[in-house]
Amino acid sequence: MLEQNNAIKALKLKEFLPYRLSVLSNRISRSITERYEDKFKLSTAEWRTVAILGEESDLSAAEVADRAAMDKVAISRAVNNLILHGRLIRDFSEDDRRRSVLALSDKGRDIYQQIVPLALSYEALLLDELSREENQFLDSILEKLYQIQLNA
Amino acid sequence: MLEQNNAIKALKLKEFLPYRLSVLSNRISRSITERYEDKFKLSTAEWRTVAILGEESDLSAAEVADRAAMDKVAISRAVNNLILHGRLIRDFSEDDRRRSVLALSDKGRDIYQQIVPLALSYEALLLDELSREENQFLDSILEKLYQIQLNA
DNA sequence: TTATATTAGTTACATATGAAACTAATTGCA
DNA sequence: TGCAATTAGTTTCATATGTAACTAATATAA
Repeated sequence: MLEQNNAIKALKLKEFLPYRLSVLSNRISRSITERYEDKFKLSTAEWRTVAILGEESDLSAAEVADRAAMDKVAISRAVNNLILHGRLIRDFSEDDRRRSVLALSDKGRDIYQQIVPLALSYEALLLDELSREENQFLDSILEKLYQIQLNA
Repeated sequence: MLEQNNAIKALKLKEFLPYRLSVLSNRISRSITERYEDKFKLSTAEWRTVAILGEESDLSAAEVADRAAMDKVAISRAVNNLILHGRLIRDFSEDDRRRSVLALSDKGRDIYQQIVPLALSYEALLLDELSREENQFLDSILEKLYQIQLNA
């Protein structure tokens, strides 16, 4: 029987991996954002910047961008916004005065500490429903897909 | 030993499922887009609209939005853009003249038929590197996470 | 009927994002 | 030295996106 579209093989959007990943990822992101948006109003880039500087201080904007997997423009804006709201402190390197040296302010750290448990509890909500085996597979499959995609 | 941030449990962004999904999904989407952007210049919403109407014709904008998992504004814009470029034909329902009845034009179908193999071959590139077992787990885990997220 | 509520889709506005051009500081090398 | 190339970060501009307000058609029910 002929396909409706004459393509050799059909594309079923609902079964298409990139589509499924995108829908799932967007919904999860939105759910997390909903948990703190009223309180903090953080964009994705701001959220990630806070998360990264909470883990490791005194990074440059480029280092934050690298760890956040976002481009430098997004991070530049996020950083400036966070500074504007007193959530971040920026110094400049003695060695290279183009390089910024970023750290959370007390206010920023306070936000970080409120956000982390929310984020982790949402993650746990998802992962707790998976078996140990599924958890292990999920971890290794995501890593594998990530590597493949890097080389593709 | 105390955590740097005094949080009970630390958040490691690189291990955080929502972050990993988001990075992976964005990179895959970008890779696919790169494969046809010069030729077709389709936004995500336009791409999905074409994919959906290639599978099934004569849907309303709301039905496309539902299947695309995107909001009606995005689809409205995508539809109008596609019509503007002669890739889509819009009629209106006899029964309810608010409802559009959308279908790919010959030009749209031509694009669809060029895009499908590109998309599927990219997907295959990823999936072929996974074992049969990993493929099955991936499928069921994504489905499970999606359901959990729906109910959360 | 006719007023009211609902629905399909669009428009307006505010904000987000990405690419490319730009500024300023630093490095490399003739 | 000093000039070209590189690098960190910002700005600009063109587009994309989401929320809310809107228009027009339909359904409901007094």
